[in-house]
Amino acid sequence: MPRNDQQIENYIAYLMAQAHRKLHLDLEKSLKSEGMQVEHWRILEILSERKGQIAGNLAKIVLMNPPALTKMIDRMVANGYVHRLVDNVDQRKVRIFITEHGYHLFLKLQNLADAQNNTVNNRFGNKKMEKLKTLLNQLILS
Amino acid sequence: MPRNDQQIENYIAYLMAQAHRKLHLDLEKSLKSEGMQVEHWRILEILSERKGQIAGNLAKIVLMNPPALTKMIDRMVANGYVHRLVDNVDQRKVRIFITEHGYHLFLKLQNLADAQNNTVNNRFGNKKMEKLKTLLNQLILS
DNA sequence: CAAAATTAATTTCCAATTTAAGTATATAGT
DNA sequence: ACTATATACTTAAATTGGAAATTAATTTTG
Repeated sequence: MPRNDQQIENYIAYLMAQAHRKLHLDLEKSLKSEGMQVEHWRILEILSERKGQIAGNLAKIVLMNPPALTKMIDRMVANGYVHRLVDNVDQRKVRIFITEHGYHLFLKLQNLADAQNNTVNNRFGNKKMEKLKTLLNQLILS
Repeated sequence: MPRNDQQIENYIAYLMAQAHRKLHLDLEKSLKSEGMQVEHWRILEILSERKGQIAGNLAKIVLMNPPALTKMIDRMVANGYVHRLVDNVDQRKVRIFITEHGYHLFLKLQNLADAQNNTVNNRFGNKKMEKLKTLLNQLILS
């Protein structure tokens, strides 16, 4: 069992948290110009393509716990960005749909997210970015 | 300006969040066996080497906002894991020290963190892990 | 087919986080 | 030296998040 040589920077969990925080704060700051958070963007991004996602599945994809998603969807319904519909065949399931208003907002958020992504890409270099993405994907699936 | 090809998995911010969540939840679960959280481990890890860290600097290193750190330190003082000391030369600064009791806890948490790190390392492969760490470090510094 | 078990989403209650404001100390400029 | 500005941490108020319990629908099983 190798010792971790006493440096927190040697733990993958810490390094990942550092890198994540950097990107997350940066994106959060950008989205705040529209009064929205990272999770709003994720939700709208998913719903814009995969319409009528079931709540539980949506929670997994957008990396939220079910109770937190329920509350965020409540607020987004109140603001008219999405709406809920109970599934016809299995009435336990709740499907979430994006509205016109929500889609309009999404397009703005997408521009901000794309801008951040391009900035990071340019600053870091395309080739290294692709290598990093590949490794992250493999870690996620491992 | 390249479009992001409509897939959330293509955004580095999302991929990083996914990878981070996986590692974080896993470590969190492990530390819960001692009733502690990831941030507790980070704080004790830093204080075990770099004694008397100034609060603001500690907050940066352990990736917390100052008010959140203040309250976590309050709780850790109440439990006898750390204590505070106002800096002699600049009385605005508060230095945080680990106690004997805190160090004893730290050793247990370190074992859990090391175990996770080794598990990920073995599952993912040492060589790829080193490559990933290098890239993450470069991203953090970029 | 009825009872038990499972699945899905939500609610409740409590603890933790965030934002903004506040307090205290230190530094800079005139 | 005195006022203005900046820095460091904490506090306060409002919001959010999480764990456990709840409600409801579906599926399994004896």
